[in-house]
Amino acid sequence: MKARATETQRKTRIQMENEEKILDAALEEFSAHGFRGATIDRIAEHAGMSKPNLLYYFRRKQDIYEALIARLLDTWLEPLRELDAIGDPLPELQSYIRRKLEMARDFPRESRLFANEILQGAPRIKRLLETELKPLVDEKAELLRSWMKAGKINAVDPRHLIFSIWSTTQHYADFDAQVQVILGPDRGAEGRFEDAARYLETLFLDGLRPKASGGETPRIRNL
Amino acid sequence: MKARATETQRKTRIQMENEEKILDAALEEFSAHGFRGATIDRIAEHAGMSKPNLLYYFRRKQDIYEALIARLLDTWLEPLRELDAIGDPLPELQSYIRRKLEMARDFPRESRLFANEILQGAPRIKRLLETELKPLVDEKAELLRSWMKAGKINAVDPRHLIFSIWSTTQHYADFDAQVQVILGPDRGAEGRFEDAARYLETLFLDGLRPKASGGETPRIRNL
DNA sequence: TTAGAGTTTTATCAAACAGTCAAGATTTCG
DNA sequence: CGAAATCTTGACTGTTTGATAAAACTCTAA
Repeated sequence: MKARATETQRKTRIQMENEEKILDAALEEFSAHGFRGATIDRIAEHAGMSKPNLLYYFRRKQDIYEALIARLLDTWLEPLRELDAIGDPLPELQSYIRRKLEMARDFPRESRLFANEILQGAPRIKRLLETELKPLVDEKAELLRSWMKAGKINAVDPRHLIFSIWSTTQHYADFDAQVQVILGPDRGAEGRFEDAARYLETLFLDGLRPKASGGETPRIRNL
Repeated sequence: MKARATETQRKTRIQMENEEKILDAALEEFSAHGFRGATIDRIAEHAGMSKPNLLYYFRRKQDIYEALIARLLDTWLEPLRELDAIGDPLPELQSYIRRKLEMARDFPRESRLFANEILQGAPRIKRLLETELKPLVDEKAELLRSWMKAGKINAVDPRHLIFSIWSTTQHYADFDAQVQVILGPDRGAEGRFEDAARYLETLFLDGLRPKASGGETPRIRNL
């Protein structure tokens, strides 16, 4: 009999290899065109196999998509999970921002996959967001609130703070096409991310209001 | 003969009405599913007319899309255009942020349409970005630089500053599904945007580092 | 080495899809 | 009014798409 992915059964070498190939190709397609815009044909082609063969491993388009999401969500939430009560608040936040920016740099397709899904109303992962994302954010919001109460960071709505970290960092993955048009070709991808990191540090730590309220040349912060 | 939309010719009442209906329905569809995910059938259905009738006004799917983009881009760039050298830098920036946030609140479909397009690599509007967006951003970046030289705002890369304003404000339109999961049903859309406005003002003006470097309760800024 | 589990392919299907065509219905305007 | 211009529709075409069936092939473990 067939050993479908759904059953709890040892996977063959070929199975593991092919599921890997399929999920990678699917990430490419889904992140570039969204669920509806992606086609099984293209995923199969990109994975280097025939469509019926692909459908042998995942019976339906949606199954591929769900397997992808399930595999990626944990990785995606990891940086926030690492936000810890142990360290000092400001350095902790800085390092969370850095980790998120690194993820945008290293996993842009994953970022776009989630962006596409949320953009379209999250119809396929709303439940996951409620059970996985919401509790984690609630927990970390509580942590942020305790830092605010202790006067370690400015008092703001911690959930909006988290939104702003997500949006500013993921922007460099999700809106890369636009970023490239505006920044031009000078300075490669690494340079762009260095600049972004430097800017975001200034923004999140000090904002735009100059320290010396007079009219002199302001100091430029270093990393 | 037919008076197609492409020709320079006076438009009939019916033509104007129907093009309007079509573009509105198309905005709904394209913003929710992206270019490939949207279908002419659904646009026609949503516009309340038959598919051949819709295709009488716009011969191809891409024509609808391009007409939409052309109609919206100007509106979309308006807030940035209004960023002016006349006013004081910090209030000017504050009001730019507020205008962008208002657009996210009032035109979420437009925001998602652009987000979808950029997310998918901007294949259909890259040229427009280069000819319309880039020069505008360059001009405003120069303005921001002059403010920085004068010590009126902190010295940062002005283009990254603009990115962060775009991303944080548009986040509330583009990622609304996620925002709603996290903020919960309490506080309607207006409340959410008020909270966001308050938070973003603090972030962009002062950042998170508390003013009093000691350990006391920090002041909460008011609007 | 060989039987059977596991994998791949060819052929196929029905639905969805973008787009066409010509005929019929309606509006506009002299 | 009435004819020309404009608008609308049903029927249709060729293609793409998600999905299935079954035969043919390959691998693996006893």
